[in-house]
Amino acid sequence: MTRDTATRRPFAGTSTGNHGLTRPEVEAVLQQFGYRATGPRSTVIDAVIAHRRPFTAEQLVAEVSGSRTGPSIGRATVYRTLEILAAVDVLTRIIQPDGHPAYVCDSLGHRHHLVCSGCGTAVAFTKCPVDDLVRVLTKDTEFAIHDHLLEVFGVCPSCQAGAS
Amino acid sequence: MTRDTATRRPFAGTSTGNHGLTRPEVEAVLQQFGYRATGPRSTVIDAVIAHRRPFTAEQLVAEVSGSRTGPSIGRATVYRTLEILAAVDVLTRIIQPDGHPAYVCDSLGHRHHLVCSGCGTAVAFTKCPVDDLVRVLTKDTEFAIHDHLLEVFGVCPSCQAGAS
DNA sequence: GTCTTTGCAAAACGTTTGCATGTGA
DNA sequence: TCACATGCAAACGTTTTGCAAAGAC
Repeated sequence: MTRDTATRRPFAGTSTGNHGLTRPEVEAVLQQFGYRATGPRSTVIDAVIAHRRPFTAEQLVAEVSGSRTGPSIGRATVYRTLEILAAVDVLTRIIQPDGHPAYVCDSLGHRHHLVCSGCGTAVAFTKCPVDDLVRVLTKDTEFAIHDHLLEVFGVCPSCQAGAS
Repeated sequence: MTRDTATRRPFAGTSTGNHGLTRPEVEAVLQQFGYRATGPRSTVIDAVIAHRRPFTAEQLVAEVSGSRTGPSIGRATVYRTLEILAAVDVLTRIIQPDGHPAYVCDSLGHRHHLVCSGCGTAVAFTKCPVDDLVRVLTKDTEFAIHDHLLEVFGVCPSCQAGAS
């Protein structure tokens, strides 16, 4: 994603804490990055920040297009908006255990997620053990390492209790 | 994947080194797990072990169905065979940076991959820094952690040289 | 006024499934 | 013999694209 207007600086420490991200805040971020504030985007943002757990693009489509709160929003718009929100780091795109992508709305800075296989609850954590590994791999392989993907899957306490 | 015949014991240390896996070896593994040795499977296995880099299911389909070496093999067969090979640990299914799944043919035991964003070359490594993290997360969150996904992406030396 | 964004519908994409036929043990 | 495996084609769910109309700045 490359655009030539505006700040283009990632979200950084400018915002409030982990969750409790508000729509105006997100819209401000979008504007910083040169994206326009539109009605459909607001609706998508509202839906996004209402989620405390990972959600798929199709879930959001269902939520905002069956919407009682206004005109129905096109599938394409939802996909495009999610892509933008991920690009500006309001969302993180993760891969679920089943291989399907999902989005989580608590990513400020470098985070990973511990995802419950039962109910989908995601716990974000910042402790990233990959840095040391990257150093070793860089030295051993001479790759220029630029990214990594780390997700941890388990069963959360309440799902453990629920399952006999 | 659950079957009730035969050994059902993962590949373990029974085989030759990392790469250089041969078709008879792979077929032996399949038979250990109760799968039959068939012509189409042999063709798929040949194609699989010829790869030293991650490949997608569709790539393999193209290779074996445009085959000059015999009858064309159905898409479904390729997908089913890859799934089986992954289940018996001859292949590892990884997620590429673009989110698409791919398979790598060097996985014996617990491995991760350093994948080149330029050419797709994959280097396997066994050093897994996640164990400590799992201990910490288990204690902090009380999740029953059962799995994780770790992949590292970079640019390999020859792609670094190639790109001006 | 201009350029972005939208909604719709259609297409593309990768993958899975149903089923009649073929084949290995 | 008979369960397993195959090929085909159709179905599937997700994501992307083309385009004319609407909207933000």
